[in-house]
Amino acid sequence: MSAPAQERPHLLRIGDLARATGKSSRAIHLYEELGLLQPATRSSGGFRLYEPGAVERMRWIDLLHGLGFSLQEMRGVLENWWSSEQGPAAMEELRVLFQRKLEETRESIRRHRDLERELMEGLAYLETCRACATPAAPVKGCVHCTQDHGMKEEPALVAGIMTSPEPGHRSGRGSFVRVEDIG
Amino acid sequence: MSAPAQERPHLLRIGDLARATGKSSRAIHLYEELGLLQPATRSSGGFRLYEPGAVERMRWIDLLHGLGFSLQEMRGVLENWWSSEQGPAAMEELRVLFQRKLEETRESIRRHRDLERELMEGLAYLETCRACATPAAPVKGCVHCTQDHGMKEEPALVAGIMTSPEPGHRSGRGSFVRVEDIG
DNA sequence: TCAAACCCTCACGTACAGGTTAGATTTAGG
DNA sequence: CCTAAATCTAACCTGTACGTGAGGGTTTGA
Repeated sequence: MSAPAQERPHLLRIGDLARATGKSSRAIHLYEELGLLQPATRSSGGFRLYEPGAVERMRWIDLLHGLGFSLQEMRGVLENWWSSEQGPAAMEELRVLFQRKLEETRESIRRHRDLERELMEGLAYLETCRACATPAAPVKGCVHCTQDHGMKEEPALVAGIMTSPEPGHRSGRGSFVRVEDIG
Repeated sequence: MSAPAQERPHLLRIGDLARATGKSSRAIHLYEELGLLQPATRSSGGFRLYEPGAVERMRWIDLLHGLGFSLQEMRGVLENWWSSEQGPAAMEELRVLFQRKLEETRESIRRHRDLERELMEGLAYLETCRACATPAAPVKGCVHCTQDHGMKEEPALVAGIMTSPEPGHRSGRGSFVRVEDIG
């Protein structure tokens, strides 16, 4: 069983930290390699031992990951911070960084809302197919569907599927049609 | 100059398609390899020639990519569609799929809004550092900052940086401190 | 006819964030 | 003491979505 590291009772072993944060120990190893998190010390046998604050650091990593930071970028933030001479100046840099991320996040929200709209249009279109005039027709028929779908154009989500012919199987030289063999 | 393929005036060469969609020709090659898009034909010399509908297909790929589909998944959608016997049934499958994606998209919007809030809290906290009582202090001082930041706890974005000691450089066996050498 | 664009097919490289062995060691509990 | 569980290092594998040449053909306009 996992008895939270007895040598120093308040220290966590890697498995404890992993469970506490929902990450794998491999991930924690990786974060260490990349300079994102160091164990406070090691056991006499070499086991990593973490202070509870490591859990905060891990959450922080998760948070920044969600914001689109790469692990390298996080390392940059950390280095930048800890190598800074003046506290408030470092704070200012962070502020600028977060401000930028805030805008990116809002942009991302906008984009996702566009996608949401796109999906809703697509769904509205497909709704109408439930009352299709030719229920047993093969899909190829849909390409020339004359039914009224209640909108001027097919939504991109649906149009993109039908505008091009079905994709062939694995491509590969050898069996393509020369254009002058067609006309 | 790029004169849009003369053999059949309405056909696009790969470069035209690339420019029309903002993708690289390499990407288009890739889509073809993965069965997402086939050229309508080839020129006598082997150049890929696309119908205008290919632009729609490309946009569709982009759209689904934004929704978190992988290229393989898109291929699945396409295959599923074109191999379906009954049009409306295929439409129904699509509908279910898009419905699921719609929920995922909304979930993603929720998550991003949480991140937005997190960022705003972090920024509010850092704002107050501009009026720091000890402006010339090194960042290590911030860890024990006693200034009033107007909130009960440090926001996770800031706390995660300060709770753990600065990350060492490249980790590597050999120079860690045995726990019993400390006390 | 000729050169500048353009395109072809391999085939290997890249970045990201880990997963997955493997073989050896350490720790905790009975 | 002995064993099962946890951990250690090292090194290679995965999947995604392309990028980047190399080496050589094709188109096109002048």
